[in-house]
Amino acid sequence: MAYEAKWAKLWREAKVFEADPIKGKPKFFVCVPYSYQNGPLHLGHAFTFTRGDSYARFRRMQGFNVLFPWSWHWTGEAVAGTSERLKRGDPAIVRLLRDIDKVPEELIPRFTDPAFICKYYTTENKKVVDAMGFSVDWRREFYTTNLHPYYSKFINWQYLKLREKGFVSKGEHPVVWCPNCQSATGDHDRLIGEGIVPEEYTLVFFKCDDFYLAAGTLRPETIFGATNVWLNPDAEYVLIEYDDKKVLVSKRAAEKLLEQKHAINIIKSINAKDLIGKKCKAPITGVELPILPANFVDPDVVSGVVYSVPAHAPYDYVALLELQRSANMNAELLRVLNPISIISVPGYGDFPAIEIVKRMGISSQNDERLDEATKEIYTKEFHEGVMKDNCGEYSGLPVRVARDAIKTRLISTGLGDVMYDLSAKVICRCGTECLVKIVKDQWFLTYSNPEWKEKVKLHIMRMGIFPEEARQWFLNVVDWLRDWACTRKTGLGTPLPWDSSWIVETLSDSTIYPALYTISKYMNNGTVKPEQLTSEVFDYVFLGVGDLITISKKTNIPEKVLKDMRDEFLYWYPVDCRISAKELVPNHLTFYIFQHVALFDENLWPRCVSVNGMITIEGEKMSKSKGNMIPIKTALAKYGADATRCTLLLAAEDMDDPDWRDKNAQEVRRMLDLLLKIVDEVSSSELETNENRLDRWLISRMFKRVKSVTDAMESLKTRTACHEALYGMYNDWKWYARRRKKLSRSALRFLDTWIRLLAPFAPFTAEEAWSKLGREGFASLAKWPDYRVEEVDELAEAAEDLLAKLLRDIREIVEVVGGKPSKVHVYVSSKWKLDVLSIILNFDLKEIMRNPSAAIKESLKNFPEKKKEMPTFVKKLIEHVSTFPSETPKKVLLELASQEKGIYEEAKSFLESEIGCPFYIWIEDEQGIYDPSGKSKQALPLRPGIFVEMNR
RNA sequence: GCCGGGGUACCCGAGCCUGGUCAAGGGGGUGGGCUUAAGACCCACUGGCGUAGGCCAUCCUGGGUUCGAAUCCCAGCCCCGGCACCA
Repeated sequence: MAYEAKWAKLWREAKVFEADPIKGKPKFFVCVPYSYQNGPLHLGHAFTFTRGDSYARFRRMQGFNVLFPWSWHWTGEAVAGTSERLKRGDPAIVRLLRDIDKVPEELIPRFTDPAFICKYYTTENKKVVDAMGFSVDWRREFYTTNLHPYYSKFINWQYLKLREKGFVSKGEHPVVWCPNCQSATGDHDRLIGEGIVPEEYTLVFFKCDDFYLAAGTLRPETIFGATNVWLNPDAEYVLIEYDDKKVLVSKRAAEKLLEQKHAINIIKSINAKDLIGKKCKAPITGVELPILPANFVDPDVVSGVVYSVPAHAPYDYVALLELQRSANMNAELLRVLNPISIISVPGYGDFPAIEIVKRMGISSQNDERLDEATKEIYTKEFHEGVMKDNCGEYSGLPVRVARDAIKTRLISTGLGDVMYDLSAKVICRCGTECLVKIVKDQWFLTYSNPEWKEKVKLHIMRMGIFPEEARQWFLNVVDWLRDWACTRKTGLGTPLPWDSSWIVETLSDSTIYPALYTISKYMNNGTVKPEQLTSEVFDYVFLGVGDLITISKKTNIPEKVLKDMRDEFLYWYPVDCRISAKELVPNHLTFYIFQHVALFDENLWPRCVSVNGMITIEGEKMSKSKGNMIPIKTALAKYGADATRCTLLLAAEDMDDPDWRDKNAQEVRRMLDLLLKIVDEVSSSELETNENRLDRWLISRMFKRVKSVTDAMESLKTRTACHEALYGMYNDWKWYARRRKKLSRSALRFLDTWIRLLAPFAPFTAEEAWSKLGREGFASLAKWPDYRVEEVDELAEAAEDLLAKLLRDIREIVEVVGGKPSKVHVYVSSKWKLDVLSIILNFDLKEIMRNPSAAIKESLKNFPEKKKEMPTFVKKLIEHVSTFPSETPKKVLLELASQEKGIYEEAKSFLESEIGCPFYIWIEDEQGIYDPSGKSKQALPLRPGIFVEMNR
């Protein structure tokens, strides 16, 4: 759109969105999360950003001094990954860059430098942000990582503070690990196994000779039901030195355990067949169990050793059956191998595993349905199972309680341990199979800290959260959050201030940066140099700690500048509203609250968060791999910024996912063009100066729209707001223009307000219309219209409703009868019916709807001569009255009814042109009335009788 | 599995909290108007039946509460999203 570029330029030249503190003027700080610069901005970004910008514009027009800043996220490993893949010559990445992201061919070789990638996209994307009309104060722009030194200084300060306050700790944790790449393998780095996370198993040690068999299980409580230990006779086993014990596990398990913190030495290989038939001793119970062969035991899963609980584990039971069928089992062993029932669970007898195996007709260890059976029993017993009397001190405990207690006891007595493994195969992009590694010396943000959690939860309960449903989600996330590993070894970012072998992780460096916006312009314009930004400076600016004069001397920052930065921070902070997609609720947005709570005074904690859904394209999830990713740039070229913005806003509200449809965008484009046309038409036509009821109607409707748009925006209902501003106003306009052949000056007033209401959503079109209308200044800076209740005219509105209803009724009659109408007779009800209406309106409507007898009695008192027809008439009238909106005042209904004939008379020519034949307006009982079909008797107040003469 | 959000007409979607104004609004389709024509725009219709403005059906399914249920309660079915070292 040509006019969009024009207005973008004018805004820039007039610096309309640059915001500085103004004493006494209320401020409003709106922000959206910065986006990661590994690709072009797409419609998903655009949705959140447009909501943010529209809200910022709305507040600005309301008279707030609004700060809406922008910056770019460079921290992370993904960009580095792209570079690596490019260096390796991965053809897929070249295709992606060239075909999907439209990177110019000649620049692609330079993408081997991660910093170049970020710079490239930042430059591209900044153009897009401007073209979308986002009302950004660019003087405050920054990007992350140590490539932008003052950002790193800010991160340094933040982490030193967090550590000082005890919110950072050192520890270890399990990750999915690629032994080839020597790094953690996140979901997006995997060829196979998306969503697979390290699972915690319990190793249970069974003593055998001078070593232990380490059986892995998810269900340590079943140790009471163990009947034997299974080994796979064909698998490779090894004896290892495991801490201070000798332990037998599969060869593969030994490799896995090597990554899991233990001192491990392989002593020798063991042939499982040599152990079959031997005995071992179970921990806790001390029972002697035989070691038996089972081919379902997978040496690649956990330890490759399994103990058997045939009563409660379908696999074990089926393996047992098969063993018993095979000939060479001796009778003594079989005797021992009776299933032992240890858990009672509703819906099952003593042996759930046996029941389910029989029910499903499973007879082989290789039957795939065993997984299903296992899962069912596992779930059922975990949630509803209770330990039976034969479980020692654990008898009577729910399974879920007993499980943890037994695990703890096994570990503390040295007869068990924790082992991590993956529930399914994970293959790294490099093709190597991953395993679980316990990363040592990892730094954590201690989100598990109960006091910290509590403070965060209290704040979440108090702050503004839109939509309201998201509040509970936030609270649940806080409960669920564990310590967060906040450092990485690779990728772009800021080195951890006290240990530069680590880089602050991407989500962890993106928490309180809105604070930086309040002062970044001082760095951007060179007033303050990065190296001057010592911790004392940040302490002073953000926390008000330290002595101004001393710090100024130390850092060479003039006192006034320091003071200004402090004042400016205090002016803008806290953030009044942060707008984001809902996917950030379980991480970024919650971290954002945590970190503010940890570092700042309570009055500087975030005031409000609004979350929205995630985009789909023509009903499909948007993704690069699907090839349906739409860059903002593409939408801009097709529909322009305003149509793109409105199409997105109109697509969804609250946490619903917006669906982008090209058809909708085309339609919105037409609507915006139509608006400009209407403005042209009105400004070039002669307007009547006298005003009538229709003008009052228009203005009344207009103010109701003002109210609904304002209310919707106040609660971040951007879809409703945009819809009302665009289509709500348009519908009113259509009726007005149709009814009033000659427009009056109220048309101007209406357009003036329409443009203002639209300005947050379609700012370019609003500016264009504003200037076409001859208004001075920018629509973006125009005053937001106030709702004026005194301009609401319920009577005028009800009168138009009456006419619309009359037209509908006549059309329906014509439709049913068929043919073309030649004359329409309208009969307004007689005086006494009006009086009955007035009587009825004295009653509580709900009351007489239930039981009309009181109203009937009262009416009869006044009109005893109508004894016969009164009961039916009153009931009919009550029913009719109830179809009017309940908020219509009774006074208005009565007044309207008394003016009914006049309303039809006044609109006669309109009615005639709508239906296409002459109208005759009568009163039901007047002299000389033309009423061949007796339709006048049907007249009710506010519902005239109608007689349509038809042409054959 | 856990947590969160949903299921409304041909499609998209409001209404649900606070029961009766009710099945909004937009798209698509059909018919008509305007126009030299096309487009744009305007109007009507778009579940069924109906020779008078009406009647009946309908808001995932099945029960219940109520004079009255898309809305409140109970049970069930189905869909989508998040689930940790990843932006």
